[in-house]
Amino acid sequence: MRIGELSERTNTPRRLLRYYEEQGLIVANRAPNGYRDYDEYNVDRVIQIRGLLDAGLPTRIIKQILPCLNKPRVIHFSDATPEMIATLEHERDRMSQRIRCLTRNRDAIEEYLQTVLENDRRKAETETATAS
Amino acid sequence: MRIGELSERTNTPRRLLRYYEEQGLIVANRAPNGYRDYDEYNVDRVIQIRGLLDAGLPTRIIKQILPCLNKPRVIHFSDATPEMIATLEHERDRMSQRIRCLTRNRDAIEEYLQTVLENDRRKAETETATAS
DNA sequence: CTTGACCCTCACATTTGTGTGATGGTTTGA
DNA sequence: TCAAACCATCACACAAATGTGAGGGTCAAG
Repeated sequence: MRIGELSERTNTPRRLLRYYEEQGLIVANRAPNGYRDYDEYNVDRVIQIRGLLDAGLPTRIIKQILPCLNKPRVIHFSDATPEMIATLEHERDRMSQRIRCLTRNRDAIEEYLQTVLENDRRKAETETATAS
Repeated sequence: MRIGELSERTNTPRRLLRYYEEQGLIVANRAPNGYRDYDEYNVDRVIQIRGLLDAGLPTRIIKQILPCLNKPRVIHFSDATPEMIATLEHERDRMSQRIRCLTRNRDAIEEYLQTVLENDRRKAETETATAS
């Protein structure tokens, strides 16, 4: 597919698809006329990239961890240098931290919303009772 | 406490503490000489702010959700405008999305690490066996 | 063959969170 | 009293992700 379709299906500006390619996050084949030609799997990949970016990971790190996230992970062992493993462990820990932080705060928001909504409900009931 | 102590205890450059204040995320009293004077609770608050920033939330949003995260949430009901509630629900959902994305990817990294480490272990055993 | 809808590259701009340093006031201890 | 270690404001700089648009090809439909 061409960049327009990938853009639509991932809800991502073309500009950013080119940017991700420049950063080495995705790869595009080229049609004879120079147009980018994307394989189907890039749809999921781009969505994944955007999710990670939105969760605070910079492209530099995403680039490093992406290769480990594909199914046939049994294949590449040679590229697992000690530094790479250290990086992965570190990023895994940072992600766990983020998850804890987000969870804690989301639950607080949820609790707040519950309280407020419940209060609204009570207020509505009281008003109905008064009106009738 | 003054800015230096808060900086040390939160592991945050002074520059950023001033920035967070400028963005309305924290408030500082002023000593007669103009020095910022922070209350104790700002330590936790700053740590929380940094966590959220690291998880991809911009200061604008953090500012909006912070007021809902303090214990005496029973107090403020009046400030719960419908738009505010909508914002909170929206951000809560976005945070859940981030959590799912991070969890999925962290688990994938973990699985990869397990595979690689196990393989290393096996290789080490084989070599030992061969050597002896 | 032209028009409209694609695509390309290049380049400059903006926002956000940070880094860094200049310039200068306050406080504390030798 | 003077130096060191704080603090203040201000301002310029920077990286990363993203916006925007100019200038110019390609291609299919009318």
